[in-house]
Amino acid sequence: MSGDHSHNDDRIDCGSRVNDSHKHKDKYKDKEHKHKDHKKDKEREKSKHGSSDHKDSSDKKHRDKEREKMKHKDGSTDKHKHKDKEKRKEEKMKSIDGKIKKEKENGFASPPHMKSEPEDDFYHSPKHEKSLKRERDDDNDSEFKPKKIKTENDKKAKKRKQQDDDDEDIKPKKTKNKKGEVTDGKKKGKKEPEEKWKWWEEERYTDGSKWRFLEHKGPVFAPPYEPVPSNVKFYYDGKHMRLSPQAEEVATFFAKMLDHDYTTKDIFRKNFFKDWRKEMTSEEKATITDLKKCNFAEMNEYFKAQSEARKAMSKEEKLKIKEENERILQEYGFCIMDNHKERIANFRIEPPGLFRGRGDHPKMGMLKRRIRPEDIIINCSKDSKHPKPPPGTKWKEVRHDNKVTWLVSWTENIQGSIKYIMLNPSSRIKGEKDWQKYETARRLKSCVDRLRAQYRDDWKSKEMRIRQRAVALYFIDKLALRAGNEKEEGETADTVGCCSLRVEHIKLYPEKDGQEYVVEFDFLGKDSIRYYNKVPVEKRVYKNLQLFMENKEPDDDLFDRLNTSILNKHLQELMDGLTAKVFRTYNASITLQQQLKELTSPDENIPAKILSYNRANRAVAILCNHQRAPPKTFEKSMQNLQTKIDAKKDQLSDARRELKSAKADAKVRRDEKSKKAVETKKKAVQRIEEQLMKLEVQATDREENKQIALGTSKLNYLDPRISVAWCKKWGIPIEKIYNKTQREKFAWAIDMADEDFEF
DNA sequence: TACCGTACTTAGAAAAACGTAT
DNA sequence: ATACGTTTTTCTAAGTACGGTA
Repeated sequence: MSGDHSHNDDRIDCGSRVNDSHKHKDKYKDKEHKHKDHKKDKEREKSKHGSSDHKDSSDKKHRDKEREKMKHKDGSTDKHKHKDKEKRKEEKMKSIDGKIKKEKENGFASPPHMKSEPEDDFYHSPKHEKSLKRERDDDNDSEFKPKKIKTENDKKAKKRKQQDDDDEDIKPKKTKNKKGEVTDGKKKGKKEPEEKWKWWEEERYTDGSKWRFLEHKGPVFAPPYEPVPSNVKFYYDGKHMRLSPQAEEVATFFAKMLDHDYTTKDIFRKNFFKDWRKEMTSEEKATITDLKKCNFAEMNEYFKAQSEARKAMSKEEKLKIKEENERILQEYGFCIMDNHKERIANFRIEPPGLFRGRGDHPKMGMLKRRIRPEDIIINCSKDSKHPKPPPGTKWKEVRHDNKVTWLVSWTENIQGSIKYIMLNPSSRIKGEKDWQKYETARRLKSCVDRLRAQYRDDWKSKEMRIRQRAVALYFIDKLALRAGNEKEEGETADTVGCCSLRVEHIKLYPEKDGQEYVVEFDFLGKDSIRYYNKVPVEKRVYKNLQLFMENKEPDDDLFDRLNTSILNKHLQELMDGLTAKVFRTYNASITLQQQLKELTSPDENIPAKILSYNRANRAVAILCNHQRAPPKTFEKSMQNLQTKIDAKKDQLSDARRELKSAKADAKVRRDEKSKKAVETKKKAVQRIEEQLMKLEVQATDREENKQIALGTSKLNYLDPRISVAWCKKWGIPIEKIYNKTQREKFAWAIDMADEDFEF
């Protein structure tokens, strides 16, 4: 039920947004084919057109739908071709953002800047400046050194140092020992207060390399298939049928999902059945010709029973499993990268199963095949102990590419894309990048006014492509839309972002709900999450949209002369390191900061402040359209809360009644005792009222959060230093905001931001 | 400049772990 | 102890972006 996103049905409005993607999907489903054909048309058309229109039409594949339109477009474009060039030059000139091209070449768009970036100095307190500058030679090593590999590691370290020294043009310096305070740190699960490595106080590589030394144990493979016991039967057309192990394994994948909505979907069933048949013996293939006649019920029950049994295991058994998992984690869950032991994010190879694409995915149900050592590419340093493939097997390849961060990769069979094993977010390599991301966003902050002025100006451009670019950018900025790369037709669900919006995704209203020039957005974005929003826009934008939509079919691209690559190229010229997604980061972070300022009341207590924080967080989540399916238990927990509220209400009216009668009583008796009784009852009423209010606030809060996911923005869009600074400023323990994992990921921010950090 | 492959970030669901009430 | 609800962790799909190539 979740994978198919039909739950979107129930998603409610966030503000003016309504969620209802299921209906939408249906809508799009109808269109799918049409759209497809259409694109083909476009393609065909494209090749027909000669060089004269290459400028326009080749910009974007599947653009030009009708020749008529083409003429229209071409006309305007050709006319302004040279102008265009001029403009570009101008733009280039303008972009004297003092950026260092060199860094770009290095693949470090901005982080290494730390040093050279004026903004940094500007924003950081002196204390931090220091760390930013990375007093490099500060002999500071010490950290981890797990006992086991200690010596070996030391050797390696030396080796590495040596290397570095030999490499002239490699700046990064290696960690050395600071003050000789050798921590005996081990990850060994022991509670030893391991000295944390502050990678953020060290220099970064500026040559585009990601590491000097990398050693790991390779991936953990999925456990081999265990056939179901023979008493667990599969029936075809009512008759028991014994399946070959291969066919049986795939059957179990389906059987396990019987309760899932996926198995009711035609595409899923069709894809599954097709792939399942490929695994069958010829006899099986001959017999099993109709999925509807397959009865997996016993298998399904068996797996349910298994998981019940697992739950019911004794403490000891559970502990045993836990320990075994811990062992595997210790062995495979870490790697050594440049002197430090770092946690690997996903060291387990994805097990085989049925592909669970999101939304209306054309490939859902396909068999995701088992990954074998022969599929695996290992990446590690030459001078490391290479991981060993399981006995009797070989790796596909072992390479030593320090320009990338992954340790293991393989090609997945559904989309043919590459999957990677990489490090944990707490690792240096991820952390640096994350930090860098926020620094880029902060640089945008310092020039966003200029940029906004520019795109507003471009709304008036004589060139269509510039207007489109400017309007798209406006959407990205104002609405935090994603860039919207084009996607391969038929390979994925039909979802869009800004540049790939189609005419059918917006509606224009000259006047709506008392507002002028309203644009109604309604489309499926990433993960087929519906984006629905009504926004009043500037008249010029409105007029431009009308122009863009002229003579187009609903399934034509709105921005037919724009794609993400054009847009990003433009952005790059405006600011070094600027891409469409930086706007999301920037707008998310700046919104948090501003909302925190607005919502935090100094004299409120901690819970109230935290509520404010969550509200600020929620504002960002709404901006970024981060939704979730209402938790399964939502209704129930809401009900429970409501029961509590009702009970409270009853209690309150009881208390009130008592108060009333006490008052009456007092009136009659007119003695001290009864007066006191009245006071007591009054107090009781007040207390209960308060409690009731609290509960109601809690309910509101929960309700507000029903389909809003705060996690994504917290983890990916909000500069953690804003939160850290806020906590410090108001004396809120950081644990109230970030859990353990989050604190690990944001260790750099927690360490470096003080209360006056400004994004 | 379209196109493709690659690398890496972002995303919500599902599973597992945890805490608490019964 | 068990059931139950909540929080955290895991999982992997789905994006963005970019560079090389023809």
